Amino acid sequence: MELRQLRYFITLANELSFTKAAQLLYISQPPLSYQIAQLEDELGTRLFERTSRTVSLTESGKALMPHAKAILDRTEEARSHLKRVAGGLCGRVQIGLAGSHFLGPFPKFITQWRQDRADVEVLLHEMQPTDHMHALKDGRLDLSLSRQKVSGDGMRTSLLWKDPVVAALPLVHRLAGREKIRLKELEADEFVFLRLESSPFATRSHQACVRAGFAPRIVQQVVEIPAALNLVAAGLGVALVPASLARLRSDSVKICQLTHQQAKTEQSFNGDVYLHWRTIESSAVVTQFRMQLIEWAKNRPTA
Amino acid sequence: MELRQLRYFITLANELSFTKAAQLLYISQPPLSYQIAQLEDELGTRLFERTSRTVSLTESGKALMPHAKAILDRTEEARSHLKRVAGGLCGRVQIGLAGSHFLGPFPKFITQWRQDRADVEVLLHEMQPTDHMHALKDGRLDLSLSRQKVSGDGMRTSLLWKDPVVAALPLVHRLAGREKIRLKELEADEFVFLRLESSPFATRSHQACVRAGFAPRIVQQVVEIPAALNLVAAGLGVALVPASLARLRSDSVKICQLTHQQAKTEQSFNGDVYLHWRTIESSAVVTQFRMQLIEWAKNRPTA
DNA sequence: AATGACAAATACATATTTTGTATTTATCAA
DNA sequence: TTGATAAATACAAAATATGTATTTGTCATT
Repeated sequence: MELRQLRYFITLANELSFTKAAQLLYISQPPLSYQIAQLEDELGTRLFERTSRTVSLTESGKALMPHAKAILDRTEEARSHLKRVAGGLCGRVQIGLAGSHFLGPFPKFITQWRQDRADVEVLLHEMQPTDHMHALKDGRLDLSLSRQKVSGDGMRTSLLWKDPVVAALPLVHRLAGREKIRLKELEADEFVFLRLESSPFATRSHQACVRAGFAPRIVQQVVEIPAALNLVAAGLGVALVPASLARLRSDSVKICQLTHQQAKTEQSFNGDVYLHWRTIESSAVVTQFRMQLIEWAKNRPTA
Repeated sequence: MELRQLRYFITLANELSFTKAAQLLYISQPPLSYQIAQLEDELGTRLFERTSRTVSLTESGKALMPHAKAILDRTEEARSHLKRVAGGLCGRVQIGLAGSHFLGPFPKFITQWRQDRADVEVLLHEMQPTDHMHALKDGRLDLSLSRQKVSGDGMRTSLLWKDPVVAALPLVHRLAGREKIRLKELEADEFVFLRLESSPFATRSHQACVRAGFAPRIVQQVVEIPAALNLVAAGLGVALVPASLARLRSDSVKICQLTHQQAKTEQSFNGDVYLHWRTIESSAVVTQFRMQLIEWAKNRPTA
């Protein structure tokens, strides 16, 4: 049984004339007779009762009709479904990110991108950045948003937006009047840090202090950056945080840019946000999401 | 798109190896590569991601899977459905008959025949025998059971069972002691008849009387034969009825065989039951029903 | 009854598609 | 680097589908 035969069968069943049906099918009459005969042979039953004058469906033919129609309909469904999948209008995008990205520009992009893409599932997985690479490789994630610029085998990376590290100081801090400070000036301060084990960003911040010539005195560790800002606002200490997040609390903490050499020369000490993805990507929706996110990030009005 | 390609696709999707899948399909590897490529071209999207070492489904491929499976499943369904239809295990038999046949051997056959044929619909249409031929021709009926031996264009007929006409007399009738009588002996009696217009059987009975040399005095017309028997039992008059129906009331009416010449020479004056059908019949279930009914009627223990 | 018109089947050649063999290319593992 | 493995490619062979010409059978007309 082949789809061609079912197509021929349906046309013939509608026309009940080999000659007419063959015309509609843009073939000559004998091939149509032949293909119908083939189908009948294979199914082991006549589908049409023919005299040299009339053609009519047998019971078997009548019984085949709904099946044949359903089968051809399903092929059309498959075709259009695949078109949507291939066109990126259908599917799933699994994105790994840290909770902090919910506070940045990223949610705005998702909202905008999902317009007219009702059948696309965008799943955001809040997880440790350290797990992203592994999850990307084994397919649990399609994209990763993180503040690390890692490069692995079969992985690619693109900078989405810059996000320099700034110092967040209590409003009453002795340096609160300054626009810019050097990291070294905070040598004597107590620091609120992210948990060093779970945050590469915290680790890099710590290393930056060390390179600036001092070991930061950590008065409190937290898991989320907003928590750190709350503690700074409460006067517990100072913190090094990405500018975009600090800005959220600009009413209750003082933000100072850092003018140390590291910010220029050492790429790793900043909060810049990178997108990671597999080099080999089979999903159109993921590819589209990635490319449009990068494009959007490039042109977006810097908030 | 062709079913072959979908079959190949599913096997390959299961095996994720062109070489292995080709073996399972009993073809060599290049044709499989070719057919998959064809399918991909036509659908406008890659279905498999291949390296020279591994094969995996793309998103499109994953999306196609359920469709392909459903399509092939449906072809199997169609195949098995057609097998049932062609084997006479599925379908509909429309039978025209008079109400009197419900009292004869026919219901027993239907009950027996429908064993193990749950998907066969046997529809009994109680209708005037005069309409049978027309209904057979235009497809409202597949078979007709009647006491007429008609022959029309494209129609065939077979005697199912003999059913001689007998005289039903009140138990107190003057001839009630006799086993056999001649029709002429009822010349002076009053008759209960079926309505002459609607019953060819009644018409033939009437003609038989005329040929026997008298015009029957009709005291009452009825529509159903059992009603005639009830009136005979009540002593209203005598009636000419098929033996099988008279037997149903053998306790309250006297049954006398008729020994007139007509019963032998003139075939038309009896209650014999005939089956009628179209010469051209496309339905296996109808053909089967017909042939088995005739066979059963031939061999059945004469009731 | 004979004839012409028409529609499906058949015969056979042609075109297309599918498959197989041999080979190439690319990757992994030793 | 080599050998093994698996998919792709090139090309020939086989199978299948189609087209042309013709036959067969039925209907409608004469």
